[in-house]
Amino acid sequence: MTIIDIARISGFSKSTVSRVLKDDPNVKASTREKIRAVMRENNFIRSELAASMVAGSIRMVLIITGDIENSYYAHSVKKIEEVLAREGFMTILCNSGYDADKEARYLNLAAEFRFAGVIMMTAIESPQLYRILDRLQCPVVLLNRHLRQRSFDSIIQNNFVAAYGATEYLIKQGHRRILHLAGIKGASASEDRLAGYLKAMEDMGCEVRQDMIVYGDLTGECGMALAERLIAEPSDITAVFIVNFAMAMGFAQRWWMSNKKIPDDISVISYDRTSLMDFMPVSISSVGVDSGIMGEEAANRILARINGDTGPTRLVVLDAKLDIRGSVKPLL
Amino acid sequence: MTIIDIARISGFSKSTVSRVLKDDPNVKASTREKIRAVMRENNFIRSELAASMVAGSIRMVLIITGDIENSYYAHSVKKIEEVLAREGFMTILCNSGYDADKEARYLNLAAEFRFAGVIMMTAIESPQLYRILDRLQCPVVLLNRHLRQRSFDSIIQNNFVAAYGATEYLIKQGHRRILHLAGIKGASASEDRLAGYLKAMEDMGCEVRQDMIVYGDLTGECGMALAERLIAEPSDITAVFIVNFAMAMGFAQRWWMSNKKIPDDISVISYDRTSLMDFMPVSISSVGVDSGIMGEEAANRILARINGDTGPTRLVVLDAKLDIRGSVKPLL
DNA sequence: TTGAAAGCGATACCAG
DNA sequence: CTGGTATCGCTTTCAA
Repeated sequence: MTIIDIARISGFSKSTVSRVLKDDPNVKASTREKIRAVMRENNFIRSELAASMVAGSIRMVLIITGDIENSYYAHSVKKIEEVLAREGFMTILCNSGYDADKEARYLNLAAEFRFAGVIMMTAIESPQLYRILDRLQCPVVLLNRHLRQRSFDSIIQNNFVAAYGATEYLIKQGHRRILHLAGIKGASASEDRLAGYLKAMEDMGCEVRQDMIVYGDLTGECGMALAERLIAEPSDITAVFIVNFAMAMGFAQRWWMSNKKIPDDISVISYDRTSLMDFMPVSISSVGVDSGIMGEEAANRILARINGDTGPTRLVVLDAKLDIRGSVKPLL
Repeated sequence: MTIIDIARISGFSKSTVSRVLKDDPNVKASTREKIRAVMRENNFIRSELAASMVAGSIRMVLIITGDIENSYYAHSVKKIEEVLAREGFMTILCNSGYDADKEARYLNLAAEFRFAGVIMMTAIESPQLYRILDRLQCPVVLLNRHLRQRSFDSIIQNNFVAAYGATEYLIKQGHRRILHLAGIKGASASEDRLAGYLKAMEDMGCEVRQDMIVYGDLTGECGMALAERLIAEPSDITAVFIVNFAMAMGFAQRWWMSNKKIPDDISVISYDRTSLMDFMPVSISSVGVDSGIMGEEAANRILARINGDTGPTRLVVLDAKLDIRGSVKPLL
């Protein structure tokens, strides 16, 4: 069933049938009804594929995320989806697993399918990434990332300042030996948070020993591994500042499994802000911006670009807030 | 840049260029190289859109899920994505919010875009749903659902038996006044679990009072609401059997917030099986099938159909296991 | 091994 | 308001 069949059956031309499909007002009401009826009777389903081909692009937006199982991202994605759906765009999700190759592969697909836009919630800087991004013909918005060597619209938070604040808070509570469970090298958010931690430690005169910086892969398992190590090899660390929520959750769980307490046995503060934090028996203090809000901002930005906004790239910096909950013990 | 441009520049015909695109062996090696070079130099990106249009369908599979923030689903989706990506299919995610209209809208989109297949992780039975499903020209696989009035490939678990087993276990531990926090009416998995609970209660001679069945919307908030109510209006309930993990998590969290204990103040058993269960300070006993495994089964089934399997619809029933953890107190 | 021409299913533009 | 025709970018015969 194509519009040609519908045209033949209804006795009109395919031009007119096409007009009905697009709700073109220049069609007599009675004609429209007749054609609609024929479509219904014959179970006609318009081919968006053909329409997209003519239009030159498809009403889909790709979201690249590192790990949808991470509820922080999941919430963001959900919000983006809501906003885009309202404008008639489908949201396509790619789970990169923080793997640069997979990122690249999906970006290529987006280009080949002529997607309307791309939102990247993760981006590992590499020559390969830049090469693809340069070829990409559609607008790109970065979420929680910025790329040093290119200028894209970005929705970010003041990672450095926020991480600084969280560290400072710990220090003001009397902690001096603070371990930082850091994220992925090459990911700007992780790096900025690490830098904030380092600066605060320096400014407040706390020595950063080599064993006080641990790199993780942002997954819960990794947080568990750290907890395990701290339990197995007791040290003088009194607090940990964890770069994302998934790892913090893993850390806490493993800690509790050994019948250790938070904050009695160790103080914890986590980056990220998500409702899941409230689901833990001891609420974890945290710093960050709600992921849903960031998602909405990104969705609106990409829509603006798709709709022809050709203004200069815009950097939206949202303000991360420190949420004091119950996971830090004052040492004073 | 289209294949016509490449043809012109390279001096070959567009037929030959097209052959190169598809890795057709019937092209002289030197020709292939020349054309490839021209493509690279001119930043040519093939239009999968045009190719899909000719092929009549697009290499994408739609997954409809109720709530991607629910980690049980998220894990499943991730596994599906892994399997499909290996075969060159993109995974498109729709978050229905358990809303029949949104389900319908996305199914229509799948039809219009000529998707290769659809995996439904949620399906609210309604005439509308059946109407759309009947028009759909692509294979459909149901995950954790079965539809009474149509026959589709389904990956399910023995919800009834498993729920029966969980309830029976509670009763054998000495509980008799067991509340069931049920799911959505019209969703087969929820209904089957409720039925299993009812049968077990009946078989074991436990009365099911009206206040012992509460319907929820499968979200965490709803679990919290129940906990709140049980705390506010003390009753003689000694155990709750919760139909999914998201609600169980909400329940437990709210319970702990009031400084109540599990299982000392109430015993809890949850349906679903996901690694997140281990993330709770008191591990919640549960019954279910790992969502990742179910996802993989579904992905393989849809691939088989896409690749032309026209055999009779298949019902894959996976065996749900009871995981005894620490959330049920023996009352003997 | 290569090329010419006929689609795929819509939209767009120009006439009438 | 309606119809005819070119077009979108690629695949697919069929010939050569």
